[in-house]
Amino acid sequence: MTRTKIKDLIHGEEREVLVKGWVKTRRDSKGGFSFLQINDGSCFADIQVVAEHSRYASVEKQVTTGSCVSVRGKLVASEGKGQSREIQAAEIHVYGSSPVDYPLQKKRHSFEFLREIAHLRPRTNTFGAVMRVRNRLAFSIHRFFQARGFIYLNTPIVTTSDCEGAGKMFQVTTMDMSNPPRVNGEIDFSRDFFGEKTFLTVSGQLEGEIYAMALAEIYTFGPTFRAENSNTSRHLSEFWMVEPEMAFYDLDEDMDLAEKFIKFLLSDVMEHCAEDMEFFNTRIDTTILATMKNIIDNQFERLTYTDAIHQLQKSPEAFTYPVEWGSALQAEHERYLSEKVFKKPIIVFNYPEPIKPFYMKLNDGGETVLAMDVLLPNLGEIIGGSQREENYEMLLQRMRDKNLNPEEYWWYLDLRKFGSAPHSGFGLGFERLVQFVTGMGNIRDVIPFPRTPKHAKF
RNA sequence: UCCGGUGUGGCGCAAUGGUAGCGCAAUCGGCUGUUAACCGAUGUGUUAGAGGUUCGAGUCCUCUCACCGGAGCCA
Repeated sequence: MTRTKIKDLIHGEEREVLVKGWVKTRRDSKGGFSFLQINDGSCFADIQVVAEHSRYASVEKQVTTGSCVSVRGKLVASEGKGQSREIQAAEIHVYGSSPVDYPLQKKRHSFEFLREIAHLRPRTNTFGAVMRVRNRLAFSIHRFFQARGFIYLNTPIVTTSDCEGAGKMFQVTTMDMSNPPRVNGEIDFSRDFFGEKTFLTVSGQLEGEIYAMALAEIYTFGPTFRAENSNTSRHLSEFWMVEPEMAFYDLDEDMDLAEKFIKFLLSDVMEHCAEDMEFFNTRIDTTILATMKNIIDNQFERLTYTDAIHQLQKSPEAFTYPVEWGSALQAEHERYLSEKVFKKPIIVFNYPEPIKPFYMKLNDGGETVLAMDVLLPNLGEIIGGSQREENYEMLLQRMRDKNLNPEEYWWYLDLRKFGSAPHSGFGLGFERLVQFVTGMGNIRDVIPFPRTPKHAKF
């Protein structure tokens, strides 16, 4: 008999079934039977198994919280409340029992504790739901871009290029750190594996632009590494980033795409993960469904950086950081605008040139660049993007102004030399998206194995 | 990295400088078509680590480590 997933029988017709999964709880009745809650990860719900003692007396001691079992029996309408179907067990086989020191006993556990047992936490309700939603979002990202003819591009993970301004990098080396080869006292990287200094990527954008200048519309979706000593609930050292890059898009079209993208992802996950979302709305954040609906139904507020500064300056709010044209918007400023003034996602664009990287296109006048940030209430920045500078001379000048060596970016400049085109793109932090959708407070709880400063366990 | 906080049975938390307790979980028993089950009994500790003050330190002081919240950096 073949196994049926719980998802496929939870509302199914009466029949003989075989399920396999892990025991969440067991409630014994002295009426001569036990109730087992079995979960196999296929959906949020458990299936209740009613097991007559006579049917499983030989393995009864092994059927404990956390154990893995297979159950053959009849799927029937449940006599009890709380579920429509249950299985009357005919036969129970124990794949692996679970001793009393199983850490996930049937009680509440803090997320901090669960992080210490990252190998077992996927068996909890919350992490099962988080990972199903994460999976659906990843799939939705591909659906969104594939439907529009974007090409999925894999940019390199090991790189020599520093996407300027994107943060400190992890160095990659095979050299003996206790005794590296040296020339004149300096470490000789020409004898390292790649013959030069290499790093883990902090962004696939520059390489993405290469392929956008041939395939027109591409997107990357891959791991990204930042060696910043960031200790917050919104930062990871290793995270996943989505970076579309589009030839012939100006900043307006870039913002249009970003807005459509977010809305599509939210409605897709609400449609396909309804049960998991219901759980988040009940147990994690009671406003999450209303918030998502609000975002899907309303236009994002678009305002220039200059307008944002005006809004902040005329506000009665007492900010810790001063508001003045030319300095970066602080988290408190962004929160005020998205949570208090507009109460919905906002897109701030046209930032002052000095606070943004060299590759962003200058506006007429040269004061500002065609950059945009999508800011979500309660989360902050989820997308950062820009129209790229496509003029060779302008780009060269900006690199010099920012003390970058044009020789190191020769191929990036070549794109402007040979068949240059206006183009735009943005980056979306995948875990921040999952965090926003699930309402989870800490980004370490929306990725299977979080990497943060001082922590690379599991 | 900065500011603030926390670190005590498996987990969540108490304890004026003076005998370390409670809840959950677990184990055993009772009861029950149960479902955050219920009732009773039982066991559970180098109080994060190192040093110091004191007759006496979970509590006060110094340092280290870890974690949490906020900030910065960003996605």
